[in-house]
Amino acid sequence: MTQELFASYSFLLDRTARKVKHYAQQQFKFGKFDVTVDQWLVLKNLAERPQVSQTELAQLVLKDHPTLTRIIDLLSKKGLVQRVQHPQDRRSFQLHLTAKGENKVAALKPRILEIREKAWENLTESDFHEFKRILNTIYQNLDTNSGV
Amino acid sequence: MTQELFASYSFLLDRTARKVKHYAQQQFKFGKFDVTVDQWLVLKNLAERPQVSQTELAQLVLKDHPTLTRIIDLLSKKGLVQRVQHPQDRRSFQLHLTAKGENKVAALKPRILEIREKAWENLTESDFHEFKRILNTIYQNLDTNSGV
DNA sequence: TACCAATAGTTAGTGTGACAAATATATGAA
DNA sequence: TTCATATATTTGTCACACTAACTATTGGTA
Repeated sequence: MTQELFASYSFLLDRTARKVKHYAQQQFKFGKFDVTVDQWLVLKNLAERPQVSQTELAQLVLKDHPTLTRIIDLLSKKGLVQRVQHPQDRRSFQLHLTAKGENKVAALKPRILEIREKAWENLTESDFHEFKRILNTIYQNLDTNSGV
Repeated sequence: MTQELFASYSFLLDRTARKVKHYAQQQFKFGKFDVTVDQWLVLKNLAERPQVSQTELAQLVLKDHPTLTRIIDLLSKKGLVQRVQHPQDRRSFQLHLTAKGENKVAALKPRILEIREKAWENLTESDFHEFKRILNTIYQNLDTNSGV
């Protein structure tokens, strides 16, 4: 494959990723979800794994620690998440959803699946698998932590 | 296709786009390119289309006006780009590369193609076309300005 | 001529991302 | 015990995305 051929993939990838995020954010706003897309990602992971530490959560959602700190700050200001001291390790927090947070996740989850579905009009299930395979291959090609 | 199946595409898309950008940015830093990935995108487009206005350029690189304003500010601080008053329309600027900017583009272009190539190891040319097709379909599905 | 909608660009506010450095705490070795 | 090192989190800085509001200018129209 020549260099010229795929010189544009990063542009297409970036613009599509931004479009997806932007579209979701618009829908969130329109539906008065009162969270951002990134805040939702954190909430969803917390719902699935209560009691995780910030470090564990940062790995799950692939955000760095400073970014996660700020997102947790915002979510706890909104009363959706609480930091609780780890019983053994006083450096660490255990994060968990408040009752309000649980309700938020339950209420939003189905609506967000609907929003996500929109992107796949005119595409098949095998397109989806191809897409996933290529994305993951690219990711691994550039991931210096994996394998090499 | 069920909802659950593709619930994760946005996460994969986002993480891959960030990995691609991050990888490029690391290489830029390591090679002392002294520009960010987004600044490079602007420089490259300016090299191909001298004399564009900021509005035209914003459409080419898919950035909004405030973002482009700041990127141009940064590039002109570095002495790579100049704003010149449009001869007829005093609201508008014509952007062009300085000699230093031209040299920068010429020097970096081949090195950046190499960096971009890394992502496509273990993938075929038809993977690339599939990928492009799916990305563009998703983009159009979510683009409220197109068609509908 | 006077008005007014549209256009070009800038500024400000909020949220996020990467990175470096600082703080606090924990842990293992001498 | 004490010191070096590692871990968990926070803070600060710079860059970018998006929205909204603003200035200045242009061009059409009453």
